[in-house]
Amino acid sequence: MELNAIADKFSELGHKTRLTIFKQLVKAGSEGLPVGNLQQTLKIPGSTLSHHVSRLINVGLIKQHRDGRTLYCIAQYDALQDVINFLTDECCIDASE
Amino acid sequence: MELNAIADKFSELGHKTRLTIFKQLVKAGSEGLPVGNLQQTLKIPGSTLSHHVSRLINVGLIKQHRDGRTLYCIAQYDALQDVINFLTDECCIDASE
DNA sequence: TATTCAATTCCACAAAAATGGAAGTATGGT
DNA sequence: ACCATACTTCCATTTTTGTGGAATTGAATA
Repeated sequence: MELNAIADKFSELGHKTRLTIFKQLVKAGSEGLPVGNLQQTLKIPGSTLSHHVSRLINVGLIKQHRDGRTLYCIAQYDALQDVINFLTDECCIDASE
Repeated sequence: MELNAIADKFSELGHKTRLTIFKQLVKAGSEGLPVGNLQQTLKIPGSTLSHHVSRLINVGLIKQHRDGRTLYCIAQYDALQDVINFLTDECCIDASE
């Protein structure tokens, strides 16, 4: 994965609110969580939350799908794995060196 | 490690120039690299580079030590490990769930 | 079809980050 | 003491983020 794409993911995870959102979504599993549910725990205005969510979507860390009136947010594990892989593979020195 | 401290690290890694710096320093190993050496490969003004380096220092991702006129930057592996641990432990769901 | 619910987009403003020239600091050499 | 080297800090400016009220969209229900 390209350096810019990784940097963008780090950048979006580098905000307390967004990191909290992402952490919760990862814990929630493949079902994801409704935006409203996130709002209840975070206690921030809807528009602010929506901005943060859309940023996470932009870099591919989460996705949304609608079920009736409810929009579910789902963590994208492959994107998370890309970040982990970057840190362990490209960034870390291996023990033999 | 506290969420804020992790978010700060992500935030600083979330910039192309800083991520490049950090990646190079990790590859360089415990010897580290002089600031001037980073500047040669990055080709950016010294003041700009210095700002980026000091931000990485602020969040504990790198350290500096002087040898004569030369300031060496050294990646802090424990800080890197904190980030990796966060992603794998706190953030990732485990297979049993 | 009017209303409510769930969430987003529009808009505007405040705060923080990024950038780099110029001046300053620390160290070593002559 | 003076000059060069290796960086940093100061200062100012531009750009990007963050924030949230108000208006809007999409979908269900009376």
